[in-house]
Amino acid sequence: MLQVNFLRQNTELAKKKLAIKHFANLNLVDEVIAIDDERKQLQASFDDIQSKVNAASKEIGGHMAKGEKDQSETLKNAVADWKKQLDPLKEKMALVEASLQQVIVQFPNLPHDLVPLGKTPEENEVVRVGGETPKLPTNAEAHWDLIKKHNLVDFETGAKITGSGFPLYIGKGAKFQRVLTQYFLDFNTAAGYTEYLPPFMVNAASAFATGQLPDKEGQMYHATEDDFYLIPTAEVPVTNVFRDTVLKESDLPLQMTAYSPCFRREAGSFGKDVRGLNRVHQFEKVEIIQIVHPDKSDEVLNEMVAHVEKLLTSLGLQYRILRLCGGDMGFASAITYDFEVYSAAQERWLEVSSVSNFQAYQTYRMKCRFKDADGKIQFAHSLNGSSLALPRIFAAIVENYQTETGIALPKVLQPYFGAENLI
RNA sequence: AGAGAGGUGUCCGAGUGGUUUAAGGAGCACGCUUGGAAAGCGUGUAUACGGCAACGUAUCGGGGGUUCGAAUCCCUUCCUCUCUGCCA
Repeated sequence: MLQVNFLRQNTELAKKKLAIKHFANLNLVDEVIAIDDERKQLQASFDDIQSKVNAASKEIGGHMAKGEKDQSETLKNAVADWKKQLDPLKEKMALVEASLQQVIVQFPNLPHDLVPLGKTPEENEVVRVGGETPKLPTNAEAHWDLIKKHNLVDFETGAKITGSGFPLYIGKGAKFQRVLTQYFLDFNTAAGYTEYLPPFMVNAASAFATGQLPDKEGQMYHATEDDFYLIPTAEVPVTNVFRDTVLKESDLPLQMTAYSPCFRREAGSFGKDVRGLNRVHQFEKVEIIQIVHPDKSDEVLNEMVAHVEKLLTSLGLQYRILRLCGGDMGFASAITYDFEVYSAAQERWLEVSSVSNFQAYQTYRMKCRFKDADGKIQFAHSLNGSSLALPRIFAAIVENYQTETGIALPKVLQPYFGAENLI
């Protein structure tokens, strides 16, 4: 959520930046300032009258104590008159505040200066390419064929149990999921992240705080009886640990990592893009999250990108890092780097991680602050990234490590799996 | 799921309609004292909104109500604890 005061003080800059995100209705900036002006005015009149009421009430108490009935009756009448003015003011304030809220949540975060112009994924900027294209055997297959052949994942039975997009992992497939999770968590905690195991359902307040509500309501599974949402990512519960808090400056940076299943309804497209493990309704992911001093978030973003890069390198996967253009970025993000892994069998890049700096957009929304050295309250910056999303890494490893006779494993995973090969 | 007890500031805790301007204690910060420390003494120590400021307003889990006036009374909701039940 953007702050009105920022828009007030940087109106033109804000409009320029919103345009980079292809936000259409720039007049909304002026509108929100006008609504805020009205809110201030109403607040001032309200406070003024309320102040008189409070003073009179106290005076009445004094008169009552002394038994001065007449004086207190006169004052009571005066208070009654003021209160009549107060009621319509209160109603109007509620309306104005609601419309202010309704307008301000429509603004996406402003893009960082580094964000390239552009509207479509083709205009994303390739920052780096690393690793080598694997040389596959002549009989190489895509992962959806391999997992079927080796009975690692059974989509049909998953569909019987629940519905399409709910994979059932079996045997070595199930174990491989566990091994990947364990390796990712170990890799993250070794770098200083604290491991969390959060609730997999959240209430509406938490979903609002990280920005899933109100915009993405239809993309989450909703348990209506208890009004809980199944999490689309561990980012939601873990970031909310620090909702409504005032931290000490010395608490920062907070570094957290968490494994969770992720539930996404996303209607999605058809064909190759969604085949096999490329897009599913339930998948596992290990997430990294940081809450940091505002001066540090640029630096921390680079550290997080380097961290994920190291992790991909350790798996021996070919990857590329994209800096997303204004039109392809998420709503709440100021700058996002996507990681894609090359699938030689599918001959395409698969997104496996997305690392973003949200600056104060989430922390303002969920009131996560810290007290600086001068005792002033500031909003912290939040960042997060996947390290990593499991199904696509599963798919990429299965495809890229396939041999004439089976499927090998990256060296770092062999001790975790207790074997040199998956198959 | 049923019955009961609770939810007050950073923490503990007092407070059942009117100097509560939330007592008292602890912690923390600064100062005095000291060779240094502890103890002692003094001062300060929530958040949001409005205001250049003085200051004003709101907040005692959340929401609503009664009243001239609510931490206190009423309704509602969430959460915690104890007992009983059920359960991996």
